[in-house]
Amino acid sequence: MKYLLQDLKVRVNDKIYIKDPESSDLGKRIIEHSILMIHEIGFDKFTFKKLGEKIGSNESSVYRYFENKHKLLLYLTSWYWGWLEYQLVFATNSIPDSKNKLRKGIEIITRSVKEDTSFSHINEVLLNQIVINEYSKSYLTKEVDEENKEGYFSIYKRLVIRLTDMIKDVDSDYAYPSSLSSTIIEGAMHQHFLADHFPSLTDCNKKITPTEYFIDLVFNSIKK
Amino acid sequence: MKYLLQDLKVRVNDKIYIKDPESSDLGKRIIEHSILMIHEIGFDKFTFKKLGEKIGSNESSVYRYFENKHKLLLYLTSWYWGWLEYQLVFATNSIPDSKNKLRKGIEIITRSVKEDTSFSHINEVLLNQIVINEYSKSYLTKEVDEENKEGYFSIYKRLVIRLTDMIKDVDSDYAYPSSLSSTIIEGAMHQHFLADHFPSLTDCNKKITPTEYFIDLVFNSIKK
DNA sequence: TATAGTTTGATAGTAATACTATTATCTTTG
DNA sequence: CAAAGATAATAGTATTACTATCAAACTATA
Repeated sequence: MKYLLQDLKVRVNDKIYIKDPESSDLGKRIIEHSILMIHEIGFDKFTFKKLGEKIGSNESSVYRYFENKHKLLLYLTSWYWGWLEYQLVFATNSIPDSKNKLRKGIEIITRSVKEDTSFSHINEVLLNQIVINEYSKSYLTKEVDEENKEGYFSIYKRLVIRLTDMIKDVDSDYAYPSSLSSTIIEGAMHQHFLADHFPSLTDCNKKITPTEYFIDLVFNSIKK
Repeated sequence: MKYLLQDLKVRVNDKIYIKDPESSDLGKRIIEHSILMIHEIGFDKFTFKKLGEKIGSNESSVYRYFENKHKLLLYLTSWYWGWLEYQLVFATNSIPDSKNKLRKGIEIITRSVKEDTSFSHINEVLLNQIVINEYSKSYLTKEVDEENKEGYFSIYKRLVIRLTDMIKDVDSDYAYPSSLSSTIIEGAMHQHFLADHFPSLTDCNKKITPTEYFIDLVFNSIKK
């Protein structure tokens, strides 16, 4: 599996970048260190100037890869959702029973990423943290509709729809499969965030995982 | 009820502002027009300079009320959650049956605000839209923990806990009342957002409301 | 291997943002 | 009427978010 993942290249919509960061050494360093830096100081305080200094390069060179930091965030989060989609498909593909498949799918999507896998320059553990803390900022903008039309959120949407389909496979009569799917994905990130910063607003902690909570929620709602 | 609401002043943590905007005419104009402006151009493009121009005043005067625009957003959203908490308590207080009470509570929290009530300078319809589109930005920061300690999110937390208690009253054995409560409040905003911008990711639309979806979700999860 | 093309780095510059400071004016109230 | 307090006007600073230009380095291929 490690080998398989090593060769897999997550395909991000090529309108998100000016020059493909996977196509050069500098591009890869931009990705690698932007993840480290956004994780460290937060997206709001992150700038291309600071990144340039960190990678021993220059602001203007970073601008040759991404129009602005918003696009870079779209790139990183798209990559993450693509990577997660791959995990989802890979882990559930061979499961014949639709309930078990859904259970496994929820597990993949709601768990927190614990170990960095094979992509050398991309740290998935930190990227998972970034998605929890910053993803909303990528779509809570006045430009959402335009950017949605451009396909900037298509990987994320595909993931939500994959989970929706798994729900439908278990109970084709359930009235809210799309809402439930989007609630699981967004809600899991939110529960992880609350566990870290607002423990009084969640039951999730060291012992109880968001996965348990969402599996209970889902299987009580469907198939009666 | 209109009269009652007219006299009610939502109490926002006084560390959020430098000078209470309710204490002067200029302060009220700041609140009134910041709501209109943030709704119009979005929080990211909103600045105190633009606001000053709009209200025929001056950047520096706005700074005498709020340290920065982040604090102003905290003020507006705190006010909103306080207002919603009032609606919740007022509407559910007299309901004896815990199930009916919870049902009503979910309705209050998940519905979209349709008409501006009595607070002359605060437009609750627009403020509801602002909360949907911008609230996450107020806590997805590197300063959350500090600001949480300062009590900047206490009204929001109180609201989540009120709903948690309503859930517990219906089923004291349910394992995830806090997570369910926070999922409803955050999830309702998210479903409204999706209905507006990503209709393929939700079942909510003109005909199906987030309220229906969440009532179904909650009452299938508790009390079996 | 010469040279043309491409990529990167360095520097400079602009407009806007996010403030702070100072002073003048205007309003309220004692 | 005077003093205090609030507001407006102006100026100024550091940082952000870029754009433009040019030279150096590296690469590709004729």
